[in-house]
Amino acid sequence: MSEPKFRRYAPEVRAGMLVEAGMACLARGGITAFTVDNICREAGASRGLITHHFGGKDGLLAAVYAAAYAPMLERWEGVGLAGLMDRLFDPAQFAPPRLTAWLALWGEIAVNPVLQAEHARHYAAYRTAVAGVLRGHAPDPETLAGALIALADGLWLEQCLAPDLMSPDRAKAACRMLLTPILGPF
Amino acid sequence: MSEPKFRRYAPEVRAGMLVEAGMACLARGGITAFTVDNICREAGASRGLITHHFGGKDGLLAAVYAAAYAPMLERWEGVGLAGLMDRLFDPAQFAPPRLTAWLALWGEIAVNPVLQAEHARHYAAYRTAVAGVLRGHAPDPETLAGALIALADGLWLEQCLAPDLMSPDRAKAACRMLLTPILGPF
DNA sequence: ATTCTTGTTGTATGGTTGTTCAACAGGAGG
DNA sequence: CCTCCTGTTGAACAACCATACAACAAGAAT
Repeated sequence: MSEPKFRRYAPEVRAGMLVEAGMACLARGGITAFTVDNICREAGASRGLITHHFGGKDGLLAAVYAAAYAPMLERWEGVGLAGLMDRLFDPAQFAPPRLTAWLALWGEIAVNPVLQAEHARHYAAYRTAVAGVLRGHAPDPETLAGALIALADGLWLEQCLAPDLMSPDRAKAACRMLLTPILGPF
Repeated sequence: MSEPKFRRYAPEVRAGMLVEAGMACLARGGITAFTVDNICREAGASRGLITHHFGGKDGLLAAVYAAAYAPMLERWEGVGLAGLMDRLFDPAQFAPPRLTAWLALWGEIAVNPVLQAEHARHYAAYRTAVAGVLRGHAPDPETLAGALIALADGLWLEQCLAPDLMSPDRAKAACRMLLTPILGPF
């Protein structure tokens, strides 16, 4: 008869909902829009929940960052050069809203020591994975991995800030232009 | 006898002081630290001045952005390939604090329409300048300019977020590694 | 010395922020 | 049906935010 006033979720489920809501806020309005009010409204929950599940806003931000990085660290087995390009420019991963969220996160990493430590770990793992794909195709896979990741980040940055001048296809082409002389055709 | 309570400056001078203070706050704490209180304390002025000189905080932010871009758009006459590298990785321009400020600005551009428009203009000019240097050395200078700027941005991003793994020298080396096969030795 | 222009101050205001915490209620286990 | 655990709520709080604006004073002109 009477509607329940709220629904109870398992802690991990609710935590996931809040992380997703936080990411959405980040994507919509940058770090400025990453507020308790916005996030809880987005998640359809009440203000107290962020503190309850993450100990505070910073805890949620760290969780959001980890969640953003997670898909980039999985499933690297058997990936070749072509697959690497697909991953670097995966439209699902790097669609504009998600990119905006990344930009906001970058801006915070530079300033927040907790995020900085977390970033160092994740980035090192990511770079190792990329270098692993490159191994055997280039003389210095480690350096090349760093350069390649930088190139991909920069291209996505361009697309995010000036969408008229950069697109996923153009980014891929630019990337190929720089890589083919070193790696050969792929 | 009695000390003057404040000093008067010409509007452009005071505006410059506020812009510099704003940049310092951005560098120290990201966009979160870009507050009227912080900026005015940094500039040694009172709260009312930002509104008075820039019409509000957003006006100051736009001015800070323009000021950050300005040195990148000047003095491009007679710059060659080696000079281009020096400019892309100029330590004065891309020292860590300034990079942090850039990260914060990027995060706002993605979200603030006014900054976005300003960025489109400045970035196009910057890219044209870089392409001008590249003209004659590569088949498609426009595309290469985009890729090169992206690479430089990405490398500086890496240095900013994970200083242990990237340095200006290493960045320059990585850049050369990708460029030499296309441009020849320089 | 006096006047006048104008850059500067600082309080007042209304809104938003993150966190706390006691009361509440969903819903599984009995 | 009842009990109890625990996820959830929302008001209360103090701190902070950007802006407006009337009073103020620096310093050039006279």
